[in-house]
Amino acid sequence: MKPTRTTLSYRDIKKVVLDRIHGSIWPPDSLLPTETELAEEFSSTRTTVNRALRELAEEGFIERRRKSGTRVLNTPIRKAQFAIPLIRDEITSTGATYRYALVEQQSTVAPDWLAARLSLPPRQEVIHLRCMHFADNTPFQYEVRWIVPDSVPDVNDADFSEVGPNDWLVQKVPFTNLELSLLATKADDTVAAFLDCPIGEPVFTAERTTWLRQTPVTLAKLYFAPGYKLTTRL
Amino acid sequence: MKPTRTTLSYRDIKKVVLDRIHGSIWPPDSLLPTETELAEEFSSTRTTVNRALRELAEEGFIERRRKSGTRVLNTPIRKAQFAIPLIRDEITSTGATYRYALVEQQSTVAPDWLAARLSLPPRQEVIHLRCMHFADNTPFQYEVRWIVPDSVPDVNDADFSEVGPNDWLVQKVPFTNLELSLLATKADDTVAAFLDCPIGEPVFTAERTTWLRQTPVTLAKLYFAPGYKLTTRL
DNA sequence: TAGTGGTCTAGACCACCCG
DNA sequence: GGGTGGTCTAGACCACTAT
Repeated sequence: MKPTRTTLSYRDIKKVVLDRIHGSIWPPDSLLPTETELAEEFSSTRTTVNRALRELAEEGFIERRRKSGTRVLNTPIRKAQFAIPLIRDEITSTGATYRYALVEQQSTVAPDWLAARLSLPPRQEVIHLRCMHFADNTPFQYEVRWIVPDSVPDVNDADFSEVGPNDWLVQKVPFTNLELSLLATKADDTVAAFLDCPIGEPVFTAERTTWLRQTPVTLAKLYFAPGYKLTTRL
Repeated sequence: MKPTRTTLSYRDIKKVVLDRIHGSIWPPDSLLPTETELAEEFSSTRTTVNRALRELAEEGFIERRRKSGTRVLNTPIRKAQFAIPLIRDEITSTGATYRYALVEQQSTVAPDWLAARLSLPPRQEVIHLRCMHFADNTPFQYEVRWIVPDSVPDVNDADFSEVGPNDWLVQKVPFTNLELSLLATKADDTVAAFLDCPIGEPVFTAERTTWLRQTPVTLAKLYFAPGYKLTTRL
């Protein structure tokens, strides 16, 4: 008959706190009660309240400091999170058919700009790859990639005609550090040809560099077909 | 004399586990020991081990399921996290001087595409704003924004000639939902003029929509000057 | 149904940092 | 110096899910 009396979980506490922030009960810059006080109010323990507040802080709603206490941030959510899916997943998840094609694979001496960017020794041999990713046979992404073979066992024997370099690498080499840049570039004649768009067209581009500890592993430049949009919701 | 014997923190445990994953002691797809076993190995408690593993799972290194256990992911679905700083902070943090300028502010009926996009009723009045953000007096970002005044108290009396709409809004209106899209657009004559670049130039563009619960609050299109790059490290 | 992670409790000590 | 959050312990019960 009566509503079942159950204790509040840390998720419930998060909701209540968020509601109070959004409802201006705890306006921006104001101080929240201490963990102990909240634990008492919610008939919970400090451990549980701590987890709720810790997660809200990670999500960018509040700021916590020892001694000063917990404060509501006036600039909520400063972090946008984008998943970095494998391109095959990204395409097949839309219902389209994924197809991969190798354009070129060769061993070569790292060009100067690459050596500088990855801190490679002079005349370092690298593997240079170019390939295409299609969605329903429509150009989706043109990929230009360099791999530093010293960091990647067996890469010289690898055959990238069937398996894309990213798929191959994630299976073989863990990476510890990653740098990802997003920018808009102008399609040169090569990119335009592969993406089937006019020369000079704006192209959404991602540059992705990975390291294993301090050792550079690979640099990829990913050119997305016109119309591509990277979207996230919070 | 001897190294002080201290218990492992959840951070230490995270490091050890990550090292074992990167060192292929626990290769992709393999199963980790249970929390209880790990707690024993580290002379710790299950609570502490749990926190370490939970965070590694959030960071995309492992996958946890009741009964099955904890598995190493072969595709590190690492999440790219981009800071979305206030633009003033973004500019001043580089050492440059920030300047804001209002270009236009008017009340108008929402154009059809906007009404459709935000699910507005027909002939909804909206505030239309255009403004510029400069870094050391060089064009940095051209902003086009619409605000739904129904959701924002006092916005009809607001003066955006000194304070940017984003700065104003974050102080006045909490939002609960946000959608952010990143794309590459072609500079039309207006954008080109404001960003001081050739017409047709690729422009890195962000579109940001926010809601308070289900009610749309504002839509902003942010056009960044050529050369802009959004970068993150993991 | 049994094994694994998910969460909560009650208590403790500690690290940081503001005043 | 003292107040606040940060973390750990030891134990318990529960929820999910593979078998």
